[in-house]
Amino acid sequence: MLTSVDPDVIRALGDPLRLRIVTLLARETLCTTHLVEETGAKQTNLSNHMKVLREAGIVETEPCGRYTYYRLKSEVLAGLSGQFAELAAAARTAAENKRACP
Amino acid sequence: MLTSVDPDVIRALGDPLRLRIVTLLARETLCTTHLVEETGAKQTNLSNHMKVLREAGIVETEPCGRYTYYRLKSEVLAGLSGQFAELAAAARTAAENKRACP
DNA sequence: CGCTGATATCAGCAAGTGGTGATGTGAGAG
DNA sequence: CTCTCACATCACCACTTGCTGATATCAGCG
Repeated sequence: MLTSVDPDVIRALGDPLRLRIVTLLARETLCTTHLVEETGAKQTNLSNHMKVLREAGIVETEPCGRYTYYRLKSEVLAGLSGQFAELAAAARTAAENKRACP
Repeated sequence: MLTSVDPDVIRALGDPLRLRIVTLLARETLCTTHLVEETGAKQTNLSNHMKVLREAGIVETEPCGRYTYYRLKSEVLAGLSGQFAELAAAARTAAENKRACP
């Protein structure tokens, strides 16, 4: 069956800055301070984006002293990958399944 | 290398209605009339969403008489799948790459 | 405890986005 | 040719969303 992709997760990844954050986090686990340096965004702004990513279930927080580290949940990304792969596979065969004009 | 995912493509897929359209198109090639029936959306609204999907390079149009059929570009979805797979793979090893607190 | 630095939250504003009705365009039927 | 139907575009409104400054919270240090 075509597992339905969760629009909220995709939505969260649709923002350029958040996508950049995800790409950074795919390389190393970072805390907010690092992300502020790397992206040049204001702390407030970044905290908002992290909240979106957190609520979408894309990242997990890990407190470390007075720093909070963000870690990517690779299962979520892997799930997305699989769902898009399914869609792509289905799309390859859909070209012949053309429904007749009404 | 981590191929950077195109935010515009993801953005286009982030809307619930568009995601539903894509899921429908993954099964069969349909024209706007069919999509209006299936989704219950107004024709104008649907036309707008199809424009977004078209400009994001996710679908192709194929005129057939006075009907226009929409076909999913499976390569794009496959590309997304691959890029998310890369991100997921990188994220799996990123847990140990924790940058020191500043 | 009081201070400092790291984060999160809140309020407000500007810009982007989706939905809808009116209208334009173009192909096929009569 | 004219009418109809499929589809696209335009104009407008409502809502959402991102960004920012101000403020709250909370951990560690002296």
